[in-house]
Amino acid sequence: MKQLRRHIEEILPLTEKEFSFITSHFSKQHFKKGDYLIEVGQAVPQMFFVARGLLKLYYTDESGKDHILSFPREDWWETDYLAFNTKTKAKINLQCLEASEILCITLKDYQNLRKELPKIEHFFLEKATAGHIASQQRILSLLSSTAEVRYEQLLRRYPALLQRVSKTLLASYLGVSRETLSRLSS
Amino acid sequence: MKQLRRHIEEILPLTEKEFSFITSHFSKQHFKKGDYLIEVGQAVPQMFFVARGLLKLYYTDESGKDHILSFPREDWWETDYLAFNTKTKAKINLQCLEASEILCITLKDYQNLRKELPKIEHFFLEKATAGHIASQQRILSLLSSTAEVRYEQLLRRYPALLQRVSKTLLASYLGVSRETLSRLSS
DNA sequence: TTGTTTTTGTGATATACCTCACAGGTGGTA
DNA sequence: TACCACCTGTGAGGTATATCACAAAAACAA
Repeated sequence: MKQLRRHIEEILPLTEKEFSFITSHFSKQHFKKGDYLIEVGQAVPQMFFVARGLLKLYYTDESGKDHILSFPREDWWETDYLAFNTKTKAKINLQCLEASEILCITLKDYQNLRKELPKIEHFFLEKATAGHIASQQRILSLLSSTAEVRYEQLLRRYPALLQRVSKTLLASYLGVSRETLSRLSS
Repeated sequence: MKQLRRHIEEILPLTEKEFSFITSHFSKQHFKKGDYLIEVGQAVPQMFFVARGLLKLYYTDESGKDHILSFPREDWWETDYLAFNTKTKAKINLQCLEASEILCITLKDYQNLRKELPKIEHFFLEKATAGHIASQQRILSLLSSTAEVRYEQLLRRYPALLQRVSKTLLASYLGVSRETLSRLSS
């Protein structure tokens, strides 16, 4: 929970009381490599904050191919936002690539927290805005760059990721086949 | 401004006083077809709400090709969020495709509005979440679908757009050449 | 109206990337 | 130790889509 406090206070200073109120809405869980936090077809009662570890958020298409939306890691918020917010079934999976320590909040607690502590909405709005900017950059890069350039951008932007994620998975994030990515690297 | 009130009240009920406080932060402007709201290299002092009209938000790459990020129309919020939030120069253009009626808010007014009327952050957070979900869907569609399928999805999702936007522009939104899109249509 | 710009369709050719197939390497585990 | 799952590289061939070129149609401006 310390991690969460530091994370929120980068944007929003908190009193002890406020922080313990926030804390009371989360539950801490440990997951092993390979464990699913969200599985396609299931309900998505929770949103997750990654305190430690690494996950993949991905969609499996009709032909069985995976497409990775994100690699949530330390200090990331993630869930299937569509399913979470509309109480529908998940269309994407969220799975651990490493053993992870996760803070979980249910939709009810999320709504209640926002209602009882309105200033937390300021924090979430800042996060959402940053996320929107990042998504837009990714769309632009998919629209305008070749696989090679996208790979270079990724390396420049998230150099640490290479140490934690296989090239096969990076390929699936970049939107190229692993064979093509392999040929680019060399 | 009526438009704005109706739009906000879909999510957040307002008193007369609250609404006129909100209103006081915006200025209404009319733009002609072809006018720029944001131009690459310039500062981006404002965020925009489209009351009436149609715009394109686009990036021009090194080779001179345009890539369209969005077609902001009635009830859309748009700006170069990165440049707006960080007070840096625009990297993307925002231009009118039709004569448009726009409500503008400066960064200072935006920050002040959020500070003085915290419940408005609830509204913006809801909008930002919806935007994040939409961006994610688009990334998925770029990662997993062929140009043909992306085009069909677009038609199913935004049928009205076809009446207002040329196929050349649609191609640039979908990430295909206009020639390829033309061959798909037939 | 007439001239001008923009849009659209279509052929021919080029290319980035995909798929399939196989082999060697690496790391975990029983 | 031996096995197995996964990862990585690389060749051969196929395909979706890009690019270039041209002409007709439509929209716009004078």
